[in-house]
Amino acid sequence: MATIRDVAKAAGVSISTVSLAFNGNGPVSEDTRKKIWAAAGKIGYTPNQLAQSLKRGHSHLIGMVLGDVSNPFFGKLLKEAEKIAMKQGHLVIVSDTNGDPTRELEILESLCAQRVAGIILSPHGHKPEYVEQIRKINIPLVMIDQKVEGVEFDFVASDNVLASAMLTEHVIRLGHKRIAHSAGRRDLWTAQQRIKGFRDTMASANLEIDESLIVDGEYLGERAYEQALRLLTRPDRPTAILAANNVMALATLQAMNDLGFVCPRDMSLASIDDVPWGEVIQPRLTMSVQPIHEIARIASEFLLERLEGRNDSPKPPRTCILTPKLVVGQSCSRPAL
Amino acid sequence: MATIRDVAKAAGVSISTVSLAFNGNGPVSEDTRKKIWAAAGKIGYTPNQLAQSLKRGHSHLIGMVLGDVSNPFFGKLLKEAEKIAMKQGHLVIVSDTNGDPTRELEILESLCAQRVAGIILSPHGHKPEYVEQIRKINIPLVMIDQKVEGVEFDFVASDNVLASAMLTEHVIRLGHKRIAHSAGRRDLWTAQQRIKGFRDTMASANLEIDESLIVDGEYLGERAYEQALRLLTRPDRPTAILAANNVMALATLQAMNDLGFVCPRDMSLASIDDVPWGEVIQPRLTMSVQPIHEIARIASEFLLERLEGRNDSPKPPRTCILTPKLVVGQSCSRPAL
DNA sequence: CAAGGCAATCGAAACGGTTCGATTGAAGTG
DNA sequence: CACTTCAATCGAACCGTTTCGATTGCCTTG
Repeated sequence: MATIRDVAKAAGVSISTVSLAFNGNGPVSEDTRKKIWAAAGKIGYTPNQLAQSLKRGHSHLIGMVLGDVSNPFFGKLLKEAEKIAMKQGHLVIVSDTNGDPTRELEILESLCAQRVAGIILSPHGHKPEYVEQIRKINIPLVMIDQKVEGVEFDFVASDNVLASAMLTEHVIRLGHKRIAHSAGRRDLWTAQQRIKGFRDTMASANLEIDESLIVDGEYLGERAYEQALRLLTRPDRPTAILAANNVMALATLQAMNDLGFVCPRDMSLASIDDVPWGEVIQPRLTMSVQPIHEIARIASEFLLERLEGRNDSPKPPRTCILTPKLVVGQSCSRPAL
Repeated sequence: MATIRDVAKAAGVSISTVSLAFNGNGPVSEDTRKKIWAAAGKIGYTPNQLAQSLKRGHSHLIGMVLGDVSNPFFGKLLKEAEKIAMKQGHLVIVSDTNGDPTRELEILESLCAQRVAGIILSPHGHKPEYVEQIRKINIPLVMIDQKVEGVEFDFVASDNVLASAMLTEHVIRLGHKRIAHSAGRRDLWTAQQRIKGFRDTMASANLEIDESLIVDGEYLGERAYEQALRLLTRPDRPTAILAANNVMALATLQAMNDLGFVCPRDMSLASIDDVPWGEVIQPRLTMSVQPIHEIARIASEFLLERLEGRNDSPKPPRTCILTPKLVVGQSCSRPAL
């Protein structure tokens, strides 16, 4: 690969002049500038980003650490954030942690070693050791989706309490009283918040909460499927199920289909999160949709601002909680008597 | 950030000894090794990958350049490839080209400037200038999914002719004669191959091919939706539609639903590519499924071998064409008379 | 005991850029 | 004409590593 030295030689100028010419700012005569560009073009010179980054102290790469890239929630988040980053001249390193905090910490260490410019992280841990490790990171970092207590980073997410509260309210108004919640991973903030939204809304409607109807789906399709089978085969089955995310909602729907339940006639279903290609899924699911693009946009903005203000005194962390939207489908109806 | 110099000072040894100790191979006494590790631990030293990469001549990053990250086909490809890369100590830079060759070339240039170790590319161009640019890349590169004529790179894809031939054959055997094909972007190899599979199979069954039934869906949901509306409202409408990819199949299904067609009673539908959460889509689609994991695995393998053989004389490019699998759902039935 | 071998350690030169301070020569000034 | 000013260019130091070719001191060997 051609280096700046080759260009300098070919153009008959010094190395520093080539650098100046390439970075535009310095005072270089039009003549030499042209000569240099011509020489660079001829030998096919591209500045070595590694060398530039080493000198600069950091690269133009942004790390995105996500729980599951194949889940469209994260997929869309990635696509949007990548687009924005690209516009600002950044490339994106993406990592799939599979929701495993240990893996996550390893990846974060790699990213720091790479001297990435910044990190967008959907954190999946909560234990003290984990928090301790995360706190040590001294690269601009924005957290999305999951909140971690005890750290001071920018944070962008949607209102998870509201998301499940809206759905619960909707189902209650249809006349349901025995409502189940297929909950997410209890160690995660979003899951706790979604449970809280469910509980609060049930309570304020003076409905009894049957604890055995709050089941562990762990944000996993398979677990949610099993739990749905159990719920559906109980003699005292609920009349509606509220799934804690998209994957779980689909798995629950599948369990209904497999057992011969017709949704919503025999059982209502509502989902937190949008569902991929929801328009062709019968019945159209009632769901509370997170503003994914907004989350990606604001997270990127927060990060960019930190990158620009790298040298200034650090600003206090900001939090942005966005409002989800209720989309009413056909998966909830009045309960049979 | 702590540098190797800080460690050397803290441990009271020279820089080179620290480097030796960290990279394991050199002859360093157990004593000093321990001293160095202790010092490094205390001041929190992590080797600067930028400096290492600069010295080495390339980074440990792999670029993945894909058409559309939010399409589960690419999403799964990414997830799998990232997992494998990670295991080998590589991080993955991912880029979404939106299927635009210009954007793709820009991204490739950025990746080369980053001195990535290798690239996995799903190419979306074909014009001479494009091919010319691509040929110039002198970094290990593996192409997946789309074939580009005139370049010499490893190539991994599935048998696209076979994929559509299987579906066509299946539909023909059910008794269909007027079969439509919602085709992909004609400038892309996969689309051409899929059309060929359709044509060949129709021909060998002695069925007339009505050219007006091969419509341009361009691999886009919206386009496929429009085309489906047109096909469905024709007086001489077909009895079955073969969609060139997953997104188009779903859009076609939606068009059917919107117009009140019941699939497969009123119209059969088959899809090349798997569909996200296909199990809950009614009816279950008949499709030919590409072995995505295999594609990712083999592409990664090819790339890894090139990375390892970087210094040897270059091996001739290899091609691997994998066999898709026919999955019969409920979206195809005998045509009404 | 001098010579040679070997393990452990070190110094310095790269890798490919950026950037600061110095140098050059031409134009402007009194 | 000597002196300053300024634009254009250059040389050298530096970013944080690796690695090659010393250098050291100890142990073996004849």
